[in-house]
Amino acid sequence: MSVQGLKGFKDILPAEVATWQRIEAAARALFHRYGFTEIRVPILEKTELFVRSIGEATDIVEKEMYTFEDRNGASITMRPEGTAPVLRAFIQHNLQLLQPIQRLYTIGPMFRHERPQKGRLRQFHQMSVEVLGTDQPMVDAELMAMAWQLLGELGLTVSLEINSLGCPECRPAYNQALLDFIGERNEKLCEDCQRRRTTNPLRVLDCKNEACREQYQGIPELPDHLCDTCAEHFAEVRRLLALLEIPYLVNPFMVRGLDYYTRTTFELITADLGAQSAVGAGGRYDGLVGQLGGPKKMPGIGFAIGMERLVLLLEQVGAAEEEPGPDLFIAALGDEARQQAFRLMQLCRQSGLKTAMDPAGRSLKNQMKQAGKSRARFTFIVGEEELAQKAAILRDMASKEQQEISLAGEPAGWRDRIVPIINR
RNA sequence: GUGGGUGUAGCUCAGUUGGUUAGAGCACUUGGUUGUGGCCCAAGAGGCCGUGGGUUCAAAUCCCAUCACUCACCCCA
Repeated sequence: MSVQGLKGFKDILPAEVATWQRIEAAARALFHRYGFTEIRVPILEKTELFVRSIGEATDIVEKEMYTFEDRNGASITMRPEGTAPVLRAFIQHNLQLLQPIQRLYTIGPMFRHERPQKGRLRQFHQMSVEVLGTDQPMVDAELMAMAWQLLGELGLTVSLEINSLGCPECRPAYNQALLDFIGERNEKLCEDCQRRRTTNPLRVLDCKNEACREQYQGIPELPDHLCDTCAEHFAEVRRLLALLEIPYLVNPFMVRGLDYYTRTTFELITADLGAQSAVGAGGRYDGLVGQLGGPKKMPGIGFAIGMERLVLLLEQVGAAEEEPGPDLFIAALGDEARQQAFRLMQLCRQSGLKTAMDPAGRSLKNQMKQAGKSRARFTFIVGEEELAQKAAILRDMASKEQQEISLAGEPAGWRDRIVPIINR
């Protein structure tokens, strides 16, 4: 038995890579249009960073992180998400001094030791986008507009759901109201909800259990318990989304798993990924920078998009990308012709043509087959006859038209006669 | 961590109540055309039937264990 890859760690095979590159290219171009710049942060961080940001009592920190001691005995964690490392870098390098508002994005692998399923792996990839230095509702709307536009440009239809989680002023009162409500119904709730009551009360809001949902008729809803400032903020976000004509749904039961979220939260939802409905999600985290030891009043907001989920969706709508074929395939027959073809191939590549040939020197029929299969646009046929007659054949594979190309002089001269035809 | 499903060729899958040498399509190689791709035809190559044990004269097929993959719960992008 040969050595197999780890559970939940997947190879992205050549056939899929074009789709990944298309997504990344579209995202980078769009992010730059919105004024974002890329930041590349390490995959390993001190464990403490994630404990302090994501929250000690969360599942991610409690049972999903790849945490180990390095050779000096320091506790190290492979990042389970992108926001904390970016904020750490922001704080460490005092980026707020360069520009009062920082717009940053990063793309890369994240790691969580979960049981793999559709759209969920142990090593997965996210595009993570952050705006630091303002709590203006306009930025909230702008971020959602950008995420919305990206998915639109990729040809995907998703729905945008938003909510507000309030702030340290109003959330405690809501939490209490919620606890009172579920406390009264405790015996009738599922095991999970009884546990959530103590671990993460907000989570009962999106319980899937039928019986629980019945019990939750009339449950206190977050948007009704916001303080004046948060309510106003949320109303303004909604107004701006309407102004940009972005369709959205207020989902008072939407909660987020990470402790640091405040006020605006949102998810991009699809019905086409099985149990994994969120393609992207994010929200405001106004206290997080201060909590990590950065400037005290440094609001922020961000979101992440799951790349694997995007790829799955694109494959479903049949928008998967294919690597384009060579511009030119050189079919050579005989040792001398193959030598010359090899020189010619190098010259063509230097001239910017994607060029291929068969290194094995098989039959012409076989080489034509390879050219056809690789979807080459042109095939240059050069054999002993052509060398003798100083004229070879250039075949347009789609139209099947062939023309003679003079082989006078050196391959550099042949190249100069071929390139303009192909680039025409 | 919990529960379900599936493991046969590179891929997608057949394989009868257990019964000779395990099959198909696609892909691959070669030939039909001493030098012209896609279509067609022919031939070829490719398998520890996930792995280990058991039952049996006989196991891809039945039993047990184990591993892997997969879907769902939990949680989450």
